[in-house]
Amino acid sequence: MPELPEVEVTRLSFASRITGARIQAASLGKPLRWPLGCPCETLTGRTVTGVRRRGKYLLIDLQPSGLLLMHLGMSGSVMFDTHLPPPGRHDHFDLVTSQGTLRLHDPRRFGAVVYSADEQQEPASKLLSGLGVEPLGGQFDALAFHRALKDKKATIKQVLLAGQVVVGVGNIYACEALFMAGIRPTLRAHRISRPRAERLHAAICQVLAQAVAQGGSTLRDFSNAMGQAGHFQLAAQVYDRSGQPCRHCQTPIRRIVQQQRSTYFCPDCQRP
DNA sequence: CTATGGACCTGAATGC
DNA sequence: TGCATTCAGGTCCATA
Repeated sequence: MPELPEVEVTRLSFASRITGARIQAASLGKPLRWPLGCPCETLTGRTVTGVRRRGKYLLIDLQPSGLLLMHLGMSGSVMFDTHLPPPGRHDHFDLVTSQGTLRLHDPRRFGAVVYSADEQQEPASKLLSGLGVEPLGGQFDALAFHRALKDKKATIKQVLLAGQVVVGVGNIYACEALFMAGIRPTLRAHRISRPRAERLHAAICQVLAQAVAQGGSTLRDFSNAMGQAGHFQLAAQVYDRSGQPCRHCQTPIRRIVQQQRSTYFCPDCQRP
């Protein structure tokens, strides 16, 4: 589920409520993608000073030191409340604080919670290094984007998903942004002209911002930390619409496979 | 270095 | 009804 919009919506739904809280306990369920990296007791007594986001990672800052990196993988979601039921079979991390319990629910367990003493040190540095620019942070520049694409021989869809140029764009929003920009997903990135790169840049900004505003996409069971579903999937132009008429020109939407992932596009609106 | 394919894991939907 | 196959929002790693 979680691409940048879902992670950001999650962050917005609990950041202010957990900030300032003192950690009273932490507990783990089944193993996640990576080990926590410290004993749970290490977290007890620390204070949460804020929640940031980098790409698809949530960064939970702690005082007097340390941070937790949380990733939602493919099926993760978070709940934060003063009263939560006992952990279920897919609840794999609880952070009990003075202001409520933060819980990671993740059936497939591709997600992770990792402790790092410092953002500049491992494991945080390793996980965060190599990430591209934040698309909604004001640092995302259209001409720099075009220059970065010039160095990439892979298809534009792959380049967007790889996250080395720009972070946060996953399978849904890559398809949607390429549709908005009228670009065929199979086009090699270095062949994209400056005007088309500028259009794609704008499309990425627009689709991500719109998705955040709509609470993200809920395909199966995503919800924010208050249990509310997103609605962007209803506005999708191409994602998961194989065979259905393009909302713009009525041509049937096509599904292809790139890098073992489904790609959806309109063969008429999106030109090579 | 790039490109590709497999790995991780569970559940829902589909097909016979 | 039962069982096998396919697919799903991500990303790391081994191999060529």
